[in-house]
Amino acid sequence: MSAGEHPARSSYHHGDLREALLQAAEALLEEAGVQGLTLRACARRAGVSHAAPKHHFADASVLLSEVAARSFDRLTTALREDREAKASAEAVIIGVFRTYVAFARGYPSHFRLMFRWDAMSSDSEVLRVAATRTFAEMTTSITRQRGDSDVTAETLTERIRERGLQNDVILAWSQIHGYAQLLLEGQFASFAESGDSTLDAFVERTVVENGRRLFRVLEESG
Amino acid sequence: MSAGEHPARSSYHHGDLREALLQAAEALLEEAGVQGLTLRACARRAGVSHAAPKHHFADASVLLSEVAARSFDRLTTALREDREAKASAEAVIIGVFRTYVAFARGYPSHFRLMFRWDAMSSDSEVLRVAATRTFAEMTTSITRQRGDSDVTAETLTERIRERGLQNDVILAWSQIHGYAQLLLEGQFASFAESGDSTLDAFVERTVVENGRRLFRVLEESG
DNA sequence: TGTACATCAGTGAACGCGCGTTCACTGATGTAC
DNA sequence: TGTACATCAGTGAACGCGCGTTCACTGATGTAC
Repeated sequence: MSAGEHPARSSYHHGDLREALLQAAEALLEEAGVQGLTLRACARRAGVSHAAPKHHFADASVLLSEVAARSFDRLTTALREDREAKASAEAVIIGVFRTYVAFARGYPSHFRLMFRWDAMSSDSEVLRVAATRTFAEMTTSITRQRGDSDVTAETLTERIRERGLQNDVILAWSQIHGYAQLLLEGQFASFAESGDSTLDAFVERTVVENGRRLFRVLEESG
Repeated sequence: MSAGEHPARSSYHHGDLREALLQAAEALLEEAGVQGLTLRACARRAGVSHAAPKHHFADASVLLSEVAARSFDRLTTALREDREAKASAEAVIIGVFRTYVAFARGYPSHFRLMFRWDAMSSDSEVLRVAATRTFAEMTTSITRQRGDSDVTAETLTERIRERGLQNDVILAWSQIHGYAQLLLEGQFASFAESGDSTLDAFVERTVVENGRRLFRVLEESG
């Protein structure tokens, strides 16, 4: 009940079906992936008739957009908290790397969804805003500029370009994202097996080593 | 007819339905993505009854595995040809970057499929071999070691580990793959719009710049 | 304080869709003799 | 060289499935008076 699953309703109306559907969608996403997330499945999980979701979400893609937006928010928060806890610039970079990868490993289906714009509603404002916030937070760590969480994507990229930091951002983001993606799809499996005792150990070691190298590259250019 | 689409057969039997289905699958993949690739759709496109594919592919995931294997082969060839045409070590690294990204842009759905192991048959030997070949080819360029195209994934990673090149490979692959992935999902759109005249120009510029930086990082450690 | 009514979230039956699967069949090909 | 037969790729009708969508409905809530 605490997670809002199959609540034994006393009333005809649900109370907060919209929220219940979002929670059902998050659970389904991790259990069955994007494929398994249908409006009917969400309705079942929320303990409601299959036509009910139409009153809150026109489409599965709209629901997915909101789920992805929440995921971006969660990642943004994790990144900011880690950054604020770090003293040195190098520790911040390694921290971004570690946090990003930990998020991908902790919520693999959410992570995959966040970069599958084809599966989501293209004109979702909440999603656009949430993604931009994550991007702004990463930029803050990478470029060591003061963050501005309510900036639009356009002014943010314009600001980055003016200060000649475009390549730093692209390079850092590419490296971190690529690592997370390849790790998630099991491409590093043979590496991990041939050396470290556990996958956790492999990840921690390579994240720190590559994070250090990334930091040095960013230093050189700055 | 040249692409094997809707051939007006004279005979009751197709002749080479297996090949025709693979070509239909490749075309459908780029047109409709992984979602749109069903056995029935492939049969339709090959001009054959919907039950016919069962004689060649037990499952859509098996068909997808073979398509992905072909994609890996195509990428491997492109990477090798580019490498053999380059003189300097730096040109080779930039070439890998450019070729990898060009492939992702040229065949976006194929590229996405190649890293979606959940959609494919997990025990496909052709796929495993093809993916390892691509990986070996990239390793050759990144580490400047002589390539061995028929090595297994296990011995390849073991060899890399022994020579202390694991981090170079992980770093380079992560950066290149991450760039391709983020570019494909439109994450660099605002960057490209705010500066360069065309997306092609943006890609070429940033690939060269980041390729140079990647080369320098690899130099330092070696 | 009570009554009438509008509103709207949730119901459940019905429909059409495309999918994978099954199965008796048909027709082409190759092989044994 | 010809005939009988096994083999197997491809057919087409049928089935069940889960999905999204529609629609007349039901029941709870809030508001006007």
